[in-house]
Amino acid sequence: MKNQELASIFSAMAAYLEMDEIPFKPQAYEKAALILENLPVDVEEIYKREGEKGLQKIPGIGKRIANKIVEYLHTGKIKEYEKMRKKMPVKINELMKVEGLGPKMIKELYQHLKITNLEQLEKAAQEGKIRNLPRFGLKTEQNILQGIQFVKRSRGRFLLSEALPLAEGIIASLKKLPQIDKIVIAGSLRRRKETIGDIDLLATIKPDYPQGAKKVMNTFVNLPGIIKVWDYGLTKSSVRFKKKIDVDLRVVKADEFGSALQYFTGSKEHNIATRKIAISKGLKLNEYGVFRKIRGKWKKIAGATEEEVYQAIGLPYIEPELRTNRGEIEAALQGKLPRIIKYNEIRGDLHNHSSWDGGKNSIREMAEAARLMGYEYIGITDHTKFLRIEHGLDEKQLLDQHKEIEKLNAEFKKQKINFRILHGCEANILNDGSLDIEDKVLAQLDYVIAGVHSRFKMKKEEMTQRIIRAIKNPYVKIISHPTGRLINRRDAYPLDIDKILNAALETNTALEINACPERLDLNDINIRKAVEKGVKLAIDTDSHEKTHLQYIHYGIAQARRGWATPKDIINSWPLPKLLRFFQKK
DNA sequence: GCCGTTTTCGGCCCGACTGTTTTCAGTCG
Repeated sequence: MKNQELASIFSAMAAYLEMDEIPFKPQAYEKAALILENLPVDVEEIYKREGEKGLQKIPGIGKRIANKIVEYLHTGKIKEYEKMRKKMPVKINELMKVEGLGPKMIKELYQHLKITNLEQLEKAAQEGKIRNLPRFGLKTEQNILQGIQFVKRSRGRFLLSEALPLAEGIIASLKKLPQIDKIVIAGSLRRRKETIGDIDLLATIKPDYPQGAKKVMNTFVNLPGIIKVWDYGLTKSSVRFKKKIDVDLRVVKADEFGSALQYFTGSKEHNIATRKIAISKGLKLNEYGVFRKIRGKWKKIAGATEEEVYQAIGLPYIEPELRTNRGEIEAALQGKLPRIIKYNEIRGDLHNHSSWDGGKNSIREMAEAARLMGYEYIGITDHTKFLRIEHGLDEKQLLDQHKEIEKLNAEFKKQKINFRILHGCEANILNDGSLDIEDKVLAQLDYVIAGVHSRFKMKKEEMTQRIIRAIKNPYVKIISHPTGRLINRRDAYPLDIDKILNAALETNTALEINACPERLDLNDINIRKAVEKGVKLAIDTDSHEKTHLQYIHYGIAQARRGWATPKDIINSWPLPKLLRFFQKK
């Protein structure tokens, strides 16, 4: 797919245009980039099928950009972009990743210090050269250094949402081969860690294809999108895809599949612990199986499935998301593993935006999509007025929206459809912890979500008190993305999480597990703390369009990694129970 | 450069926050 390459070129062009203060064009290019990035179909396919006119049908792509796409598909280059790069040969997308660095500052840095990439930027900052530039200062220099640390730390770590679709795509392609018996995801991706270093896949070959591995590996290393083949062998091949994601494929024997999967799923710490348990029982566990010493010789006693591997060393099956050696082994030994929430146990999504606040879909469309997912309810929680930029709703608009929702619910009732739209809002927690909507209006909604969307850089105690005050508001039932972190981009704001959890527990307020792959907030550690205290949680997608509803599984994975059970997750409950919870406050 | 229930021109999300200033530019969402 050329979509990603084009997206990154257009995004760079937007930055170049921004440098020259050209009005409006940057936004157009930025929008085109964003659309291409998220386009589920290959632009090349569209072009082959429908030509340039077909490209122009994509919203956000007009005549000129369609023309540039065609130029790229034919020549692999866009002349105008090459010209821009020649004029200022900086790695714009790399530098833009540094939080706080934008086109204008990059331009200054290039013109004064000839900085073109991250390494040079770091060196200049370390040598104190940046603080002397006009309109830069010591603080900016320090922020840049901190930003670089973030980029570096995240380099080579991919979001779950980047790695998982790629892995699933590869599996879908290889599954078509008749030689493939099983092929599954292993590694940190299987454990659904929030960031992934590389993708590990594990396969077995059908017994009737003795030469099958050759065919499978050959297909694998020739998949579209591969930019480098590191290794090519019959049991292990390793390749790099675009975006620099590395993928390993291993082919193992059918009777070693379980032990290999256990081994390659990790975590490393979990594996060390399981091997120790095996040793303590006179057994040996490795990727080839579980072995017992009989008359001086190791004899294999398990290996085909993970279940039998765990059983052989005296443990119940442990879900991959729990395999971190943070207590799951001990719990397993005592028969106290939690019955963590399953991927199909969510009954509704409580944090969603509609076209009323600039979301892509109407309330009706969001509801229909939720119904198609088998949900029993959906909560519409548009932004409120403080977030003018997000078209936040004021009191009157909220009341108008309430009427529309009542109408839709009446319609469902009339058609005997067992589905309900709940009306909420995502109110803003202002600096002092008050909300930006009057209580008497909040009182008319089914529930209120409150979240911090401004002033992230508060002192820990101040921020904690700010959120606790919002928790104490009687209408606030859920706190959205409670720590404000953006994975690989922004740290959580400093927060006394124990105080927050205590306040939530005392007031019957739920905390959100935001399923948006860049947020996944709360994280696993905090979820587990919440679960241990008995604080209730809501897994929400924070959808701004109906397709985002599908991201719920990222949030469920996070909940599972935090040991959450259905009794902890309020939106796994039937509607009456959920409403009772809301009323308890 | 894109778009159109104000369609082929004239709009285009705009306020908060930060760090630099001493009135504002740049970035973010």
